[in-house]
Amino acid sequence: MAERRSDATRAAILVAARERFASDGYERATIRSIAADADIDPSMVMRYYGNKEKLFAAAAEFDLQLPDVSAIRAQEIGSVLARHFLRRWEGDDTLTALLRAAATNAAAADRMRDLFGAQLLPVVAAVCPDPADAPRRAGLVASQMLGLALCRFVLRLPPMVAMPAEEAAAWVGPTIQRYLTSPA
Amino acid sequence: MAERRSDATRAAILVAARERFASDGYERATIRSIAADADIDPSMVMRYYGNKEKLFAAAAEFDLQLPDVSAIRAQEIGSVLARHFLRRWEGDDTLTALLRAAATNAAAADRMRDLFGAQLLPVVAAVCPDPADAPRRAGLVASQMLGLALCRFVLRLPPMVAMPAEEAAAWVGPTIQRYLTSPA
DNA sequence: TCTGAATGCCAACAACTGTTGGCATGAGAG
DNA sequence: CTCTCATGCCAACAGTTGTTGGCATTCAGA
Repeated sequence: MAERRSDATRAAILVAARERFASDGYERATIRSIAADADIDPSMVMRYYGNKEKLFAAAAEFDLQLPDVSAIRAQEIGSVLARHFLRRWEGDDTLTALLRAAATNAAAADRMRDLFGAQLLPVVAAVCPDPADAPRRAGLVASQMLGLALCRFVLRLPPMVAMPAEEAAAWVGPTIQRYLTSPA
Repeated sequence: MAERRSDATRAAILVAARERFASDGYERATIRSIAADADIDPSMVMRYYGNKEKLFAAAAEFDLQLPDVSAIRAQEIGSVLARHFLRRWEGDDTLTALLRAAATNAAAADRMRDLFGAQLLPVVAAVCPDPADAPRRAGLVASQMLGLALCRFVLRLPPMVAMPAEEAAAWVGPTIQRYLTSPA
């Protein structure tokens, strides 16, 4: 398939959509505001993405790119994962968009649960002592990492915004480590 | 001031508002739906609370009722606080309403930061070794507790919903303890 | 019993939402 | 050049939102 002339427009819409969803959440991010950011007519958004729900689905496509844990020393997995999450979060609006939207939109919450089950869970299962514990352990890891992201990027609690990523990872790393590998 | 006949109506509106804000978030919780839940005309909501923003402010009034930490043994503060948070969250829609709304509404996020600064911070300052660390330590505590609430009550991650409160507190307690009192 | 205020409902408003259809414009193939 | 189709914009739609003013009813105090 040759490159179409509209591909640039499609991409611009996606970028604007991610920014709006990230800063405003699902309902307050309007098709009109997204289109305005992309310097485009609102009807183009509809033509290229069908409707708002599908636009969000396209904008919220995300790969955590979790590292191969078998290549990491067992004792360091917690801090490696903490650092990885923070970096992934800071470099891309998509996760913040997903988190903000998931608080009020059912489809976004679904997507979040999918991401949890399809990407985080397998990694946890590969690391933790008893695979039967994996869902609970993964849930705990998610609660700490999502809570950190919530305070830092969504609620913007001043001390968590000011804290350098390296320091945050240093605090949270041992927590993740314990949730992953602590006996019981 | 004598009890007015409208006090029951005012209270019913507040209850319905909390439920709606908790389950739908700020923008999807409409005045009309709240009024319908309270079996009342939407215009009454306006008369008694002025506008939607003030209604939310009234519905999101909340006291964490944090215990007096000086009466608790230093080593147990983490698990006591974890249990307290979970119980407080489960018995009242207000915190879920506040959390859901804070993800997309600026006033709600403000309220959340207030609650953090006015109620959690002093307790942390009274416990942690160096008072200068209090904001950061309190921020970390918030990130874990809010993350837990997010996964359990908002995103409804299956393993976190299924986990008994006592088990969740047992996992999270040591984390809180470390954020509060660990050196460095 | 009469009066005035409190309480409640109805109807409507302007603004905004997602969404749609039709019409212009441009480029590229023949 | 001509024809065609993808790309883009404009105008409008139906529905929902927060919000308002007016009218009925009910209660409390004289």
